[in-house]
Amino acid sequence: MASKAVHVETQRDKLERKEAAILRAARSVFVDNGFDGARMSEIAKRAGVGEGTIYSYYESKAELMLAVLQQFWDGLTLEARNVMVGVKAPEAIKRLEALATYHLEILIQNADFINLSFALRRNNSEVSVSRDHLRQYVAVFDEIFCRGQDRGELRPDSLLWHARDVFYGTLEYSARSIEVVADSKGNDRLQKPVVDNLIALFANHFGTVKQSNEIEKSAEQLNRIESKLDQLLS
Amino acid sequence: MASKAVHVETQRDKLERKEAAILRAARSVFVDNGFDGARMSEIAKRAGVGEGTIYSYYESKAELMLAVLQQFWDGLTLEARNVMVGVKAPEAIKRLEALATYHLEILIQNADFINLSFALRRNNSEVSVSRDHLRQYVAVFDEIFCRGQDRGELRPDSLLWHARDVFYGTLEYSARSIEVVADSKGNDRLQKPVVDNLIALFANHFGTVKQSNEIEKSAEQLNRIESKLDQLLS
DNA sequence: CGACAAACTGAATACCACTCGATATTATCG
DNA sequence: CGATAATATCGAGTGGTATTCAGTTTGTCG
Repeated sequence: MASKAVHVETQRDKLERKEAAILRAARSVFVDNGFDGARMSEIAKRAGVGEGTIYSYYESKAELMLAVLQQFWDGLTLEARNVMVGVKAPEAIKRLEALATYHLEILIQNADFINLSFALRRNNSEVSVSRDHLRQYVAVFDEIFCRGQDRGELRPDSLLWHARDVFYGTLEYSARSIEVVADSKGNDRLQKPVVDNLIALFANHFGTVKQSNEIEKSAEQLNRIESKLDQLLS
Repeated sequence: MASKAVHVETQRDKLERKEAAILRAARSVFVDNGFDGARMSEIAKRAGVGEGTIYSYYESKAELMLAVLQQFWDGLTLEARNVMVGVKAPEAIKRLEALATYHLEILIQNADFINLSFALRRNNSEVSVSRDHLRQYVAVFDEIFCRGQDRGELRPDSLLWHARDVFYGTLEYSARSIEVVADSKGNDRLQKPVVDNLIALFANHFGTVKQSNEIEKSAEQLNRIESKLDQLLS
C-alpha cells in the first residue's frame, strides 16, 4: 500500500512539473507576442512537450491563457498583501495611499498583461474563474476601507462598492493617461500627483472629518451667540 | 457636364448605400458574436454582397470593426452634445451630473460594444483613429470642466486629466459593478446613487464652493439672530 | 515478463480571414 | 447604339493556425 502511495505521488509530481512547465512557457510566449500572436507550437516547444499534450491539460488556448492570468493575479494579490504588511500606519487613508501607489505602478508596468486580461473577458464563458481572482485582489482594498469605517475614520454611510469603483476606476484610467504620455523616466513625476489627488479626494469625500473653515467659523459664531444669550439671561 | 455629374452622383450614392449596408450588417454580427466570433461570411450574407466585396471597402476585419466603432462613438458624441444642449443650468456641477447620468446609461446599455472597443486597442496598430473619436467624446466633459473653472465654480489648480480620469474611470467601473448585479429593472435604483456619489465627490474635491445651501442659509439666519441680539443688548 | 492503462505525440483535419482571376456592371467614346 | 475601357463584384482557392485523434511510448501491477 505504501509503495503504491509513493508511486502515485511521484506520478502526480511529474504531472505537476509538466503543467508548471507549460504554464511557464505559455506565460513567456504570451508576454512576448500577445494572445493572438502566440503560437501553440511555440509554447509546446518551449515547454518541451508535444502540441497535443497541452490540450490534455487545458481545453483551449483561451483556457491556457486564463490559467496564466490566474497565476498572475494571485501573484499580484500576494504582493499587495506584502506591501500592506509593510505599512505600519493604521490610518485607512495612509494605507490606501500605499495601495494606490502600488496598484498604479503595477498597472503601468504590466499594462499589456492586464489589458489582455480584460480583453479575454468577452470570448470566454469561464470568466467567473478570472472574476474570483480579481475579487481576491480587490479584497485588499475592501479590508482597508471597512476597517477605516470601523475605526470611525471613514464615513459609515458610504457604500463600499462605490468607493472601490472610484479607487480602481480612477487608477486604471490614470494609468492609461500616463501610458499615452509614455515617458520612460517621467512616470514617477506623473504617478505621485495622481495618487495624491485620489487620496485627497478620498479624504474629502469619504473621510469623516468634514469641517471646512466656514463651518468652523459658524461654530465659533454660535458659541459667541450662546455666550451673549447667557449675558442676556443673567 | 451636368449629365456627367449626375452619373457620378448616382454611382457614388450606390456605393455609399452598399457601404452602409456592409457597416450595418457588420455591426449586427459583431454585436451578436463578438469580434472573434464574427464570421466575414455571415457579414457578407447579411449585407447581401460577396465576401470579397467587403475587402474592396475595408482592408481587413479589424478595419471594418474600427469603422463600426467610429460610427458608434460619433453617434454617442452627437447624442451627448444633444443632451447637454437640453440642460439649461449653467453650473458645471449640474451639467456634469447630466453627463454622468447619460454616460452611465450608455455604458450599461452598450456594455458589450464598449468592451469590444477597448479589447481591440491591443491587437491593432490602427488604434489612433479610434483614439481620436474617443477624444472627441470626452471633449464634452473637458468643455464643461474648463468652463466651470473659468466661472470660478471649480478649482483652477486641479488638472483636467485628473478630473477626467476620475469621472470616466469611476463610471466605467461602476457600470461593471452594476452589470454584475444584472437586475433588468433595478438598474435605475443603482444608477442614480452612483451618479449622486460621483457628483458629490466632484463638488467636494474639485468645487470651490464648499458651502452647501443649507449651511449658507444657516449662516444667514445666524447673522440675523446675532444682529437682533446685538440690538437687544445695546 | 506480459497485460493493461495512462500519457504523449505530431501528422492530419477543420476552420477562417483573406486573395485573385473570372465575370458582371457601368461609363465613355465614335 | 455598339464597342471598348474602367470599375465593381464574386466566390472558389490559398495559407496559416487551433484543435483532434490514431498510433506510440511510458508507467503500473500481478
